[in-house]
Amino acid sequence: MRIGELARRTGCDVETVRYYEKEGLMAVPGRDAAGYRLYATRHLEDLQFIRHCRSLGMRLAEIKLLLDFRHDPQQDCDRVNTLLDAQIVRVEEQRRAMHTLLEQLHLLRAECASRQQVAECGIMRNLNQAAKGERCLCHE
Amino acid sequence: MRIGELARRTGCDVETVRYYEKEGLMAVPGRDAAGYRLYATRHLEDLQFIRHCRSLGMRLAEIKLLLDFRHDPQQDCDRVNTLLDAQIVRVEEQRRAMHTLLEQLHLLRAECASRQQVAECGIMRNLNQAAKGERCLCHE
DNA sequence: TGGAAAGCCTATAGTTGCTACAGGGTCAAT
DNA sequence: ATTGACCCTGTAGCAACTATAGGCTTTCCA
Repeated sequence: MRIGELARRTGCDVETVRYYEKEGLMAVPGRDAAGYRLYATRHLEDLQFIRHCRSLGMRLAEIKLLLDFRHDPQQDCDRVNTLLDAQIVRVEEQRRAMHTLLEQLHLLRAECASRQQVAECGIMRNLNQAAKGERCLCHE
Repeated sequence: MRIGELARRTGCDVETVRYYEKEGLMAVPGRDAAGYRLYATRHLEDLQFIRHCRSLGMRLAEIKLLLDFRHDPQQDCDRVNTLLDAQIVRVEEQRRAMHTLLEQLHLLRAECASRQQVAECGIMRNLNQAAKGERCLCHE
């Protein structure tokens, strides 16, 4: 199949497929007489593997490692576990950060209920206090 | 004060200060005889304002708007509220995404308890199933 | 007073994971 | 024969920095 069909079947952009090839994630495909890329089932599955890992928030460098494991299943899977653990820690940290952020934003938002002049706005007052190094609501 | 002191006092990188100037967030400072940038309290406070907003996850384009409001407090604060609301929605969405991701990652991680060959590893088995379009643990 | 280290300058490239052109060739249908 | 869809390469753009390279100026210490 050509790149368009591959892209359609994986829900991936054509440009993205070429990008993955350039980055060394996708195996270099064959070419037809016109120079068009020709893909086989192997490529389709690798691409789906990549997209699935991306949907789990993994980085391309990590996916490259996982692809190596996928293509050489004799290896010890210890590093797969380590990689996943690191990913979990990273996402956990991000979620915590988002949570803190939300609390701060809600506190700040509550400072201005109605439409008024900026000079009277509780949100801007808080932000301006922070700018002066004073205490503000959102960063205790 | 020169750029180094400004950076030290705000916990900001020197390069970042110059970057903000180039992006039009920081007012262009004066220069001394040697061409070094000279900053006043105004710049210090603006920079602290910027960093504070960044710590709330705001984008530079949004901060630019907030700086306008800060410098012209006669305006109606309606757009400040709207901006904050949008920011809250965005962060909320991100947090939800992180949460889903974590669930999936934990499910996947539980598939491999011990160190073994990749061929036997439950994690890799799941990822490979997903690659074939089959059902996998982490995406229902 | 000399020389080195620290600080500042500009300009440019790299990071991540794509996305969007520009400018061109190929293929299928009308 | 020509239109439109598809494919090619190569390059630039996004966001918000970070990190050089190459070259001044200032400051400190002997």
